[in-house]
Amino acid sequence: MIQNTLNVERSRQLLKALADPIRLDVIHALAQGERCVCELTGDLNLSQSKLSFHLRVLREAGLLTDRQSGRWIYYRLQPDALAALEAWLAELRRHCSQSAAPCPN
Amino acid sequence: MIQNTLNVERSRQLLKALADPIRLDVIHALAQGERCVCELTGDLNLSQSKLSFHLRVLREAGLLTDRQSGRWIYYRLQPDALAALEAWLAELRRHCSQSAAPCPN
DNA sequence: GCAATGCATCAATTTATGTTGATCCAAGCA
DNA sequence: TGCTTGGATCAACATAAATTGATGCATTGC
Repeated sequence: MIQNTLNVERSRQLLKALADPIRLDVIHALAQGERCVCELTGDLNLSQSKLSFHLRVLREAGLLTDRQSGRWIYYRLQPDALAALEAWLAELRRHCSQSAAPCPN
Repeated sequence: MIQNTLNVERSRQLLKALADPIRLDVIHALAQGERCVCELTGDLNLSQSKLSFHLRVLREAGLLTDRQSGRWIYYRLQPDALAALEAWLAELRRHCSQSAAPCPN
């Protein structure tokens, strides 16, 4: 399901979620597929609560989803969220490119 | 001149710069064309130093450029920066969409 | 039922970002 | 030259976000 345009709030939330090096690492780690939290702590060498904090930010922004299986929780990417942000950016740029000529003074 | 792909640092800088309501207001205000700082303070109803702070963030991220004319300083958008960020996002998404199937357990 | 494991969450602290008012500097006008 | 105006910058403060270690809660294995 593709959202056409995000509202400003959601876009800012996505931008902020992505503007962090640890969270980008998480995203790259998940690019290879679903992973449980304990695998991620190992791969990324992060403390459990620190990772949990960043996973929450990403999840609340809509960039990740999680599912529980037994006592593990698996996280996976939601690439739609990236697509939606891209669309929002494109829209913003379209709006901006009308930019008038410089003032003559 | 179009940059093909940004490095992670610059991308994060752009994401962070955009993830702020005041700075998005500034961008929208400039979408209508070049404006000097004093016009912007009026349009956006911001204190001079506050606006100056946010202009600097946007400028350092490459989203704005400025030029001086007499005692005014005019700011304008640099839509290339948005395009570059879009491209970077698209690349990231491409990378993420290979996402493997969920683990069977 | 009891112990262990995986993870979320919380309170306390640290660090990063934003805000305010003051000061400074350059440009133009008298 | 002195006065005013536009804007950057700085230091002090306020607020928000990240980190840490502790605690709690399911789930599973014994």
